[in-house]
Amino acid sequence: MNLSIFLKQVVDFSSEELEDIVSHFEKESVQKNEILVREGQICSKLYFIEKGVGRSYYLKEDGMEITQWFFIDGKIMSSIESFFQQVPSIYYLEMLEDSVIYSITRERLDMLFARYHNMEKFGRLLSTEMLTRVVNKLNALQFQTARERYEYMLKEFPDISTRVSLGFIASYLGMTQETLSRIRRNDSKKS
Amino acid sequence: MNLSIFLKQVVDFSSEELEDIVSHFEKESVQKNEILVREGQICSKLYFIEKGVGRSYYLKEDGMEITQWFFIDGKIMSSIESFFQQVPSIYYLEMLEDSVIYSITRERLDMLFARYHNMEKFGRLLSTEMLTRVVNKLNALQFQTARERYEYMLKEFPDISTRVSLGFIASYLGMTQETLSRIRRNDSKKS
DNA sequence: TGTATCCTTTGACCTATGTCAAAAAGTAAA
DNA sequence: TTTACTTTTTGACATAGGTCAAAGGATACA
Repeated sequence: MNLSIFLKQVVDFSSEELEDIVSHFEKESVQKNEILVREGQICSKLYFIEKGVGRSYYLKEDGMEITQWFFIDGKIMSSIESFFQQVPSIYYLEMLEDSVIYSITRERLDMLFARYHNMEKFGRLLSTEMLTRVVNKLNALQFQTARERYEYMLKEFPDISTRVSLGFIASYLGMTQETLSRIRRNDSKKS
Repeated sequence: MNLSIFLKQVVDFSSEELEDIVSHFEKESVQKNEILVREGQICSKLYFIEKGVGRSYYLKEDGMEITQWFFIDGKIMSSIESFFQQVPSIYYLEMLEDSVIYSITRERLDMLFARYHNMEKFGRLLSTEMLTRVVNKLNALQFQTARERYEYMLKEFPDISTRVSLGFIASYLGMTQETLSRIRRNDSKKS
């Protein structure tokens, strides 16, 4: 999905607003496995994914990677807390496919927030939407079995399971890859 | 904490803005165990808690109550998704102490969002803050032991453990009350 | 001051899921 | 097509935390 269509879909920007806003984004092509932000860095940009998939993850003390979120095309990607509170990121941001993304810096975004009331609204709507998505995941993790959590993820990210490796999905769901593998085996038996 | 101090702390409103905004809230006194919103209702108000504590919870199919979030004095309380997307709430909102709260309807809030750019900013900042808090909980639930989850909660809600019953905290943390009780026993042995 | 109600703790036992290790399958590169 | 590497599956076993049941403690109220 195209950036201005995405923007327009959230808030009814005027053509002039839209043009100005889009002009502050920069197009970037990034390759599979490229890392946009590392742990400890302050995430200075917000990304819109035109094409591709990314994830955020962090490292446990034992070095294990825990996937925190998947970001798919047509959505915003960032290390949210780091970007908005300007604190060091606890996450890595990594692209999992060759991707086309649009980035905007915090300074430019703040400028747009100040310039356009509509842009502020866009920011508000975006974060409430993200909030409800995160809360959905929270519900899945709080009191559901491994299989129910997997079902939640199929709803939230319908096509992700064919695009990224099983280990990433397993850690996203708070389970081991062995467990996820066994869940899938049982599913395929039934069908 | 007082409502206008709270507002001013988040965004630098002018005195006139502040006065107008505060005038659209209504003060309510509610008793312990009173339910503000039930499952299936559309949550029509956003609340500011001046004094007291509340929680949101939902019912599992077997009737078990799962606490989703605690709301303490000096913070905003609502059934977020229901309020912002105007969909039926999957949560109950309940006060756990005799409380003093200020409420504002969705219509009035929308009007204030439209009237004041600063108010829109307030909404945005509030939801990004909430977002980071929810993400913190998510991290705790995703790959931590019961004891680590309990430690997370002591940080997030330092005094809640003395104010609400153990069963509520246990379900908030995605564990049974027996497990939480045993964790506390071990803690007290050590000290 | 007794009685009912609710909340917390404890014990015995069970199960879902984790851990570890190895085999199998898939993918890429030479 | 062979070799090397990565990802997924499988099996055997271990364990954190769940379940169920009962006993204690608190709290309220009549």
